[in-house]
Amino acid sequence: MTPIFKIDHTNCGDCPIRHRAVCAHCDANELEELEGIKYYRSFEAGQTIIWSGDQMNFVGSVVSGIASLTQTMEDGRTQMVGLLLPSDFVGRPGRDSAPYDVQATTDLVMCCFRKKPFEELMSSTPHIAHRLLQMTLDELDAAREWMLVLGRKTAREKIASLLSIIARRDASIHQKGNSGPIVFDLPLTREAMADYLGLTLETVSRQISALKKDEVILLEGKRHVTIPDMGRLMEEAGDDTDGGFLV
Amino acid sequence: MTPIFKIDHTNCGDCPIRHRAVCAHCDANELEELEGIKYYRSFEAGQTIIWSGDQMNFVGSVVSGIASLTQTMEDGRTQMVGLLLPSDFVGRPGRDSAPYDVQATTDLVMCCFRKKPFEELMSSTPHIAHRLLQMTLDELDAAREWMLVLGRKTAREKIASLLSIIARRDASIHQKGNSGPIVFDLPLTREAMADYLGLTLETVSRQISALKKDEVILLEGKRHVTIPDMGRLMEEAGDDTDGGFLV
DNA sequence: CGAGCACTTGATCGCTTTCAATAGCTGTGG
DNA sequence: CCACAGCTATTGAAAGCGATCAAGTGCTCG
Repeated sequence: MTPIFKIDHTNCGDCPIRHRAVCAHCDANELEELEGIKYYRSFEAGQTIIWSGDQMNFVGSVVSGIASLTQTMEDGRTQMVGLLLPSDFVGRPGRDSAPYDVQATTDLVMCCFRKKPFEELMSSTPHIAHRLLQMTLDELDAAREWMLVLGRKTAREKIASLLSIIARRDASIHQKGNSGPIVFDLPLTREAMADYLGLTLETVSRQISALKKDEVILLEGKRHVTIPDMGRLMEEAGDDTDGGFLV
Repeated sequence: MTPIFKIDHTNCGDCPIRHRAVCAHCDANELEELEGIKYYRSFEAGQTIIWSGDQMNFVGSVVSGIASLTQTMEDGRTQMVGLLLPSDFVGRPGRDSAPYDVQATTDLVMCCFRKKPFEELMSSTPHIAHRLLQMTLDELDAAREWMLVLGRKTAREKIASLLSIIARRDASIHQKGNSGPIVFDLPLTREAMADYLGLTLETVSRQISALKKDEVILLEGKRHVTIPDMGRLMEEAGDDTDGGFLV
């Protein structure tokens, strides 16, 4: 379904995430500098990109595919703490070791920069630093919205919340209008959804079945989802139907 | 217990949060500029500083006291999504309306700047923008650590996690060595703790009683806590005893 | 065709919530 | 000075939701 992004192209002007990524506000000169130090890496679904505690010697943007940030307790309980979609930034300038695991949830292509040169570029080009601050603040908002989901919502509301977030981000990437049914493929396994939502995979499965029975969603196979009425889904998520802001 | 911070002083050099706040890396000139536009505001415990959705026309730092960020659902369920201690930054440059309520949990003093001049200062003085990025990244880490607490920990572990965070932040503010018992006053009601942890206040009360019975903590009155063995507490929190990083 | 994997569904268990009563403290007014 | 309201906190009993344990289904791939 997802078209494979050609790794060998080098022209930032053609880049599909150009307008949303950390380089969004760069001018032609800055872009040229970035172009000089960037390189692409691809990862297969399931591969771990960075282990928690590892030294991080690169940063980068997700070009295509989905990555996830997860924390794991000693006894194996794991919680996903971030879902990185195309254009999202990976890595932390100014810190050496990674605070959580970064995994490729699907096949993944990243546009990478070695950390040192990127940090230098950041201090010389305010556009990058400024954009990174905005993106970090957005991520902080998303993380806090997620805290409400984890702390206070029921299992059914959690599933509805996740579906509505995926639907919204998907719609915003594909630049669709927001009328009519929304159709997308779930990029996550039931287990990954459970790890995101603080549930077990059995509960995820049960609640998806329930939402399907109640016709809040339609399912074709296990992953292909149709949302006939986005307003209805957002009610189920416990969100205000209007005033929901696009992330 | 907490000494009242004198609101009428104007010298940033004497400021108790000088070395940790958004102005931490400013040089003498930058500090002087900030000093020109800053003003102090105090709030009483329980007062709402900013309502979700309100226009925000100022930003600032917590000088003394504790503020909290909370989200509320239509049916009244609330989740605290941030705990702001002295030196933490309030507000979001580049965004007009507040995404959550900000409340004074205790009596509070803030060092404020009108948003517009602050934003201008930010774009002209990289030290401030850089420090704000670092602080935002730290907050993002803290939010994600909290997602693990909310999503995967038991009630007992949640209480132990909260106590250990308060103990650590308290120790780092008062610059104490980390040997011997730790003593502090809980700055939160049982209800505020419940809102932070995604629990009910009854469960909070029960788990505190249980930790007390098991001598993980000692209680004098309702709020005065002694932690005889920090390692023990961190085990109860489900955290690795060593390698815990100071926030 | 059978192994392996993702997922579904059922039955039961247990933790946290819910509902409810009570204790302790502070401040107010007769 | 005591009675009482109002608040925070504790404790008990019962209910409910999601977890756990356990089969079983459907699909893909060798």
